[in-house]
Order: sequence, then structure tokens, then C-alpha cells
Amino acid sequence: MNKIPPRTMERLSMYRRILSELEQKGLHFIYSHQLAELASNTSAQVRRDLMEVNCAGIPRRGYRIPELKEKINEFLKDSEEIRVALVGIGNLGRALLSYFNMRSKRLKIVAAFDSDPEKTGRVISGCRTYHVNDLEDVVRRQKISIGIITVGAGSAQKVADMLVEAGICGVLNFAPVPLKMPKTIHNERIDITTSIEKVAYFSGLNKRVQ
Amino acid sequence: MNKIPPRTMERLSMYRRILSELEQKGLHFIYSHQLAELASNTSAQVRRDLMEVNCAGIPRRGYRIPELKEKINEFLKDSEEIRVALVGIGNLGRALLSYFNMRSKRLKIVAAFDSDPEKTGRVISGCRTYHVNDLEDVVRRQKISIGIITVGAGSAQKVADMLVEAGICGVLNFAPVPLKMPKTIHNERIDITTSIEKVAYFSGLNKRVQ
DNA sequence: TTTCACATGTGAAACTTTTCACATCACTAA
DNA sequence: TTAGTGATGTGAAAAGTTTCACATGTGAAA
Ligand SMILES: NC(=O)c1ccc[n+]([C@@H]2O[C@H](COP(=O)([O-])OP(=O)(O)OC[C@H]3O[C@@H](n4cnc5c(N)ncnc54)[C@H](O)[C@@H]3O)[C@@H](O)[C@H]2O)c1
Ligand SMILES: NC(=O)c1ccc[n+]([C@@H]2O[C@H](COP(=O)([O-])OP(=O)(O)OC[C@H]3O[C@@H](n4cnc5c(N)ncnc54)[C@H](O)[C@@H]3O)[C@@H](O)[C@H]2O)c1
Repeated sequence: MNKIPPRTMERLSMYRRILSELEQKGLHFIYSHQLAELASNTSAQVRRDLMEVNCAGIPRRGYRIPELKEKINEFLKDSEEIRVALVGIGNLGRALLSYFNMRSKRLKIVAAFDSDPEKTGRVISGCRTYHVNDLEDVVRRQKISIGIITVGAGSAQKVADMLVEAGICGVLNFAPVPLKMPKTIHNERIDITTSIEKVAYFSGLNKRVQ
Repeated sequence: MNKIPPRTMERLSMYRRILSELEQKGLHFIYSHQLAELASNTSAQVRRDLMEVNCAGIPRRGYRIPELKEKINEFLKDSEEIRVALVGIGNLGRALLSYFNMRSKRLKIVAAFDSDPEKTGRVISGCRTYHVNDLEDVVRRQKISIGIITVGAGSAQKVADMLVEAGICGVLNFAPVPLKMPKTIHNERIDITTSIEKVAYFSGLNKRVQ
């Protein structure tokens, strides 16, 4: 079975969230143009995306919401929970801990690590925290498959190496440095500073001269 | 003068950061393949990107680092500081405040807003905080051009409307809902949950069946 | 029934982004 | 000087993504 195109995958994650809300409101059907409206894109895009997931709608009735959710889940294959480790219990790390362990059932941050002994050996937002020296051990024992890196730029590569060593499958990196790791490991980066600069640039508040 | 392609723009932001570090180490020249290595991409990509910015290198010597930085700054046009407002002084909002007002000189979060009176009227990480009712007023008076939204999903659209009303040029939205706003306003979204799901999906720890 | 209005599903076109491949050029060393 | 090495700059191909446009099909109303 083929992998879904990355962009489509991102939108499917969003559709699923929207569909859950709609379902809770008691709706059973939705048109592509309605979903498009809710997701701020076009109906053609929505239909293409749903095609990717083998979802059939009914002309003049739209798509059956429960079926849609089911199909997306099946393709994204996270009926099983995703066990996540977070490294770097700083300002950002703590924000993520409180967020995910508040609300997500699929995504679970099951262990957090730091090099500062002040921050470890406790439970923060329901998550046990460990010294980073125990990383490999805990990751293996807890069968953690994803790592989130929220340490400073200077330590990010070292932490990434440890995670790889520990047998992680994928990494989400918030530090503003690209990481080197085996191509077999998926490596996603969120660069908040760049995102703001991008907004500034494309807002055109930078009137070009030349 | 033409706008730079979005992807290229993102990478330029990164190159600039890398170049600053190299400059501090006392380096004066760099090859496209070296910059590629540092940025985790290919030398052809780097050369294309630099072309976009009219940067000429010298065969067998590489690119002159100060000139490169200068050219990127010129194109990204942020010699001038970018004045930013943050709305939603929660866990994530506070992390952002501490981060940006620690280190960035170009990007300045000059005002933060919340609806909870407990959180306003103070100074957090060097940033004054206001009640959200004062948003329009403060944004106008302080000539703020970019807004960061870190309120809950339920309030995000309302806050976006207020920012638009106040004359903002661009928005960076962390709430997991797409916002509706005039197409003239650039609107970027960071969806952390989707990013983790994406890592999980492409890590292949979701072994496809069919 | 039949007709009509309107959603879906999907090739194909259009656009964007990345990669390839190589002519060109600058420096080095003989 | 000249030859050789190894960079750059860039058309053109390839890959990825979005948009278009319309045949097909469904339900509802006449
Ligand atoms: N906070 C933000 O809003 C924000 C925004 C953009 C980018 N970032 C990036 O995210 C990362 C974290 O930011 P932050 O504000 O939370 O920083 P922070 O300094 O508050 O937290 C970093 C944490 O990492 C820990 N740490 C350092 N080295 C470590 C190591 N080798 N092993 C384990 N733990 C280690 C530190 O003890 C600290 O607790 C940084 O790379 C930063 O550039 C943060
Ligand atoms: N914290 C994270 O790691 C994280 C991760 C992913 C997404 N997000 C998203 O970021 C947003 C903020 O997350 P958080 O964890 O900081 O939440 P939070 O609840 O800690 O903070 C939200 C803040 O917004 C304020 N607020 C609510 N309505 C408001 C309004 N109308 N005007 C002004 N202020 C208002 C609240 O008083 C609160 O201080 C949420 O949308 C969340 O989904 C957060």
C-alpha cells in the first residue's frame, strides 16, 4: 500500500479533527464544499484528498461522517496509541507536556528527560521525568517510538544521537538547527522563528524597493 | 521586484542563522556544498536559493559570507524590526514570550493580551501585558504589524477578527483551527499535533496492511 | 416516471519545487 | 602561460501539488 502524499497527510489529520467535532454535534453527512469551508481550502482539494483514502461519497448527499473518520484512521493507522518521549523540560517542553497530557488520547508523552537534576525525578502534567542519562533505557523499556526535542540548539544533535541509539523511529525537533540522522528515521522540524519571519515577509509589510 | 518562493524564503531564514554563526567563528567564505551540509540539503538547492537573492559566488572560492548575509537581509527586508503582538498568555504563550524577548533583536513581541485579568497588567519576560479589550487600541498605537494567536481553539477566530480589525498585516496561529480572514492578510499556521501525527505516519511505525 | 439540479470522482492541465547535468569560470601549480 | 581541478550558474527534466472541467450518477420535485 502506498504512502499518502505529505501534504494530503497533513490535511487528513485536520479533517479528522473537524469530523470529530461535527460528529459530536450530531451530524451524519457532509459535502466536500462544507468540509473545504471548515478547513479553509477548496472542494476539489477535499475530494482529491479523500480519494487518496478510498473514501466514496454519494452525489447529492455528500460523505458519511463516521465512515470518513474510520477510513482516515485506518490509513493513518493510529488506532494504536503513539508513545512519545520529550527531551528538554524547559518552557516549551512544559507547555507541550501540559497540552498533550491534557487532551490527547492517541498521542501520549509517556516520559520526559532533562539534564538538570532539578527538573527530573518528578511527575509533570502526569508524565514521569527522568535524567537524560536514563534515556536509552527508558525509551527501550517503554517502547517509545517518537521523540520530541525541546532542548537548546547546542544540545539538539547530541540528544538526537541518543534517541537514534535508543531505537526511536521518528523525531520532531523544535531546536533551530537541522539534525543529521539516518534517512530511515523521519525527522520533522518546527521552526517558530522562521514561521514568524515568513509571516512578516509575505505580509508585504516589507515593501520591496528595487 | 518579485516575491521569493515560499520554500526558498524558509530556507533563506535558516541560511541566515547559519551564516551568522559561521561569521562569529571568523569564517569569510563558504561553498554551496558546505552550507548544504549545515542545512541538511543539497548544494544544487542552495545555489538555486542564493540565485533567487542575486547572490554571486566565485567558482573555486565559494560565497562571501558577509555579502550573503547582507543580500538575504535586503531581500527579506527586515533591517527594520518586526513588532509583534501575542494573544493568549497561557503555557505556550509564555514560552514564546520568554524565548523571543530573550534573544531576538529583529522580532520583538511588544505587547501580550489575555482575557483573564489575573494575567494582565503585568510585565512578563520584559513584555507588557494588557486585557484583550485594549487590543485594538494598543496594536494601533504601538504600530504592531504581526499577531501571534495562542488562545484556545474556541477563541481563535474571535481574536483573529479583532487583530484584523486593528489593522494587523499577518498572523501566526497556533490554535488547531483554520482561520477565516481577508486574503490580503497573510495567515500562517503551526499545528503541533498534526506535526507529531505526521512524524508517526512517515516513521512507518504504522505498517500499512492492504 | 421523467426531469432537473447539483455533488461526486477523476483525467488532464497548470503550477510549484527539486534535481540533474553541464558549460563556464577562477584559482593553482607546473 | 598553460593545463587541470573543482567550484559556480542555470537551462531543462523530473517530481510533487493544486486546480480545472466535465462525465457520471443520485435524489427530489413535478
Ligand atoms: N520557547 C519557545 O517559545 C521557543 C520558540 C522557538 C524555538 N524554541 C526552541 O526550543 C528549544 C527549547 O526552548 P525553551 O524555551 O524551552 O528553552 P529552555 O532553556 O527553557 O529549556 C531547555 C531545557 O533543555 C534542558 N537541556 C539542555 N541540554 C540538555 C541535554 N543535553 N539533555 C537534556 N536536557 C537538556 C535544559 O535543562 C532546559 O530544561 C530551544 O532549542 C529553542 O531554540 C523555543
Ligand atoms: N501548549 C502547547 O504545547 C500546545 C500545543 C499545540 C497546540 N496548542 C494550542 O495553542 C493554544 C494555546 O495553548 P496553551 O497550552 O497555551 O493553552 P492555555 O489554556 O494554557 O492558554 C490559553 C490562554 O488564552 C487565554 N484566552 C482564552 N480566550 C481568550 C480570549 N478570547 N482573548 C484573550 N485571551 C484568551 C486564556 O486566558 C489562557 O491564558 C491552544 O489553541 C492550543 O490548542 C498548544
